[in-house]
Amino acid sequence: MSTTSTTPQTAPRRATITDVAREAGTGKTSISRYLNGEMSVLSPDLRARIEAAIARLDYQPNQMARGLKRGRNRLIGMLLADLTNPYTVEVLQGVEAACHALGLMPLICHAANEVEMERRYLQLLTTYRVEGVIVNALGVREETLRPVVGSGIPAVLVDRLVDGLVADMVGLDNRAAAELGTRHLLESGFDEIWFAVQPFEQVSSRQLREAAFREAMGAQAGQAGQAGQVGQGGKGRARGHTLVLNLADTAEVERSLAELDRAIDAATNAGHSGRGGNLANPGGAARPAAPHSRRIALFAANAPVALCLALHLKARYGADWQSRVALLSIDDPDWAELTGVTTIRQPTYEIGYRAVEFLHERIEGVQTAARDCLLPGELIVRASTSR
Amino acid sequence: MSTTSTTPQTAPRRATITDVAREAGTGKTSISRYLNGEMSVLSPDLRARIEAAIARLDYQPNQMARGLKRGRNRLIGMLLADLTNPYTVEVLQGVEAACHALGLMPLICHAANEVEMERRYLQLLTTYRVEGVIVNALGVREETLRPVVGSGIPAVLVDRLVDGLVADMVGLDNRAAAELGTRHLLESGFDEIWFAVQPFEQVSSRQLREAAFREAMGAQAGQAGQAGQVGQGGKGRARGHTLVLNLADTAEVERSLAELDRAIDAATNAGHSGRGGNLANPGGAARPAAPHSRRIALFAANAPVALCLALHLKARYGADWQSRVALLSIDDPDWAELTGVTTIRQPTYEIGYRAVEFLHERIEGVQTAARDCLLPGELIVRASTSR
DNA sequence: CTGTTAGCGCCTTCAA
DNA sequence: TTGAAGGCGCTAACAG
Repeated sequence: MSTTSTTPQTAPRRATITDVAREAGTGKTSISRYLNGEMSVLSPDLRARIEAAIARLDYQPNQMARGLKRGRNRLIGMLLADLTNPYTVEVLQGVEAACHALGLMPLICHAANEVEMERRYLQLLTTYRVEGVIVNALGVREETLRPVVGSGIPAVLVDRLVDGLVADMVGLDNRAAAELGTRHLLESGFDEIWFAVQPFEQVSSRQLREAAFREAMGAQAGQAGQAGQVGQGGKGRARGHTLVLNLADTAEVERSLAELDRAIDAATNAGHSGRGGNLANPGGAARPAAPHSRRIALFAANAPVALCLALHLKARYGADWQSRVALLSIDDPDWAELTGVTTIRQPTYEIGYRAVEFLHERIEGVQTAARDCLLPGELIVRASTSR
Repeated sequence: MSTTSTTPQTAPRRATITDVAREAGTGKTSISRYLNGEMSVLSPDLRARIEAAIARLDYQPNQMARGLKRGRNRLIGMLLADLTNPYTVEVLQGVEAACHALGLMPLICHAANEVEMERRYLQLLTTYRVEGVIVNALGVREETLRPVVGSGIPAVLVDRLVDGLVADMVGLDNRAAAELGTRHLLESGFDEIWFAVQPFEQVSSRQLREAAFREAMGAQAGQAGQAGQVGQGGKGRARGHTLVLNLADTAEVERSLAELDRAIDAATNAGHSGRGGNLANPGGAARPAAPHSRRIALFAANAPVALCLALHLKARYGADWQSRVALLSIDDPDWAELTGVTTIRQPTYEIGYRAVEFLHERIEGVQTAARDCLLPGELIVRASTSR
């Protein structure tokens, strides 16, 4: 397996269409025609000679040159806000597949959560004359997209909208998903639900999820008679809270989590005194919350938030943290199954695939009004929320 | 936040260098010079006019055209075997960063574990005249890389070698890492260690890890007197096994896991009767293995394998599976911290970064013999292997 | 300092 | 059926 034989090769300069023409004893035009599949206009003889010449020279047409000439290079840009989020990677798979199927070549750009990067990449893509871009935007101002959209390059948005920009967009049906999750939690009899989400003023998907959560919490009265009494499990109306977790700022996160801790301790009648709460449970055996405490559940707006919560809870309450708090998350990272966390899986692959299809249509000149494609999430109930 | 105002734009045709020249009342050459930073040869006046013209026309040079002319387009290919593996994504981050720093633009290609895809992408990259490629190879035959390397395009390998190909490569110091892990397990007093790895005949990194594991197991006698007696913890010599897990084939995986189950049951004196073993422990309370049983540990060659093992064990022995078996994994996925699994973290970001640096040097013409850059892994001990 | 002249590799009329 | 000529947007000698 070690690197052994050397690889002696000719290598100097790639053959060009001119070389092939000479080798085949004909003109460049015929070669070009051959390359473009205009076989009907080539005598069997010439065609054979061309074929041979191409093989002999190991010729491969230069996409750049073709692109320069015909004005389309089959390149599309794909701008990703955060590759660290499993969601992103999954969408990417769908994008790759669709591109492959449609003869497109995706230029992947990773903004790594930096608005400045995003701006630069967009500008760079423009420079490569991509035929279109798929954007999982970070910056939400239309202005950032101006260089590309302003140039008439079609764009399709993924997961979130961009303020002031009219464009196709494909993503999760956030309202339905958040409602689905909230309902599940209510029906499972939780008395207190915390919706944890990253700062959401700027990101439409987060905003929609949060709003739908609050709405669903508000609607529970309608389902179970009048407010204050006879909830799902015969208890009263469940309480809902929104917890903002700015993952980019550790200090802020600390503060938010502290607030959550207080709530959990209160609901759980345990009175943990700050840190090291898990030391209070040395036996290691599972100890369910006290019988008369309120059942509390966390609803994470996405996987990164869920992970942050889980890590914190584990650190605070020990490996058995799930006996104290239930966790439901939008997104279905691979560790969800492992830890028994309930999730709402997004059809990520399809989202990516559809995005490329939309873009392709636009590139081909489709002029219809901006379209929205909202795909449903799938609730996957696991131990965390079912006893 | 909803899409509101429309975005009226000129859009028709991008301005070209000729347009700018006309607008600035000068020739194309001066514009070109300006674009290439040859400011010293431009009168302040002309320069100002050019600047203005460029701004007015919102001109952006066409990279394709430049590339065509000067023979270099700043594009490099990045071929990924499997984006599903967190390792890959992490390496990608380093690659992106380095590219950005060096003014390169990475074309990301995802082979999705299909050799045919890999072949096609390689050929496609060639067609776009990338200046170099970074390859996390799937197919290990040099022949696959022939179209690119044969064309004199520099390549650098990541994580694994390609049989018969001489090229720079950067990755983990596999021997050291596997040895580090094995030693840790031995020192922690495990009596039986299973090294789980995907089929490794074809992948150099897996092969090296497995070999180093066996070697380290063999070496324990030297550390603790003679074979058979006085092991690390006063017990006898620990036994080592290799378990091949072909993740691409569910049936095969089932079979391998069954073998593992038998071993665990035996070592653990539990005599689980096949499936549903977890039902035998209904109380839900943690029940450590019987006092006189042998302590058994699993050493996963990478994160996907570790996840497969963990999921299986959890399904079979319940949430408390870690009290029966310890798990150590090369790679440090985000769920490791959450589940308390011990890991050996690879310097993934740096691997990606170094790969690009190597490639860049080659592109710039460096001719030295093929280099290997082996970076060390970092052992992160967690609950799984420490009581 | 500045402009003119050739192409880079390919496609596309337009004639033959 | 075939080929010659011109040009895509840009750079790189050469003159002025």
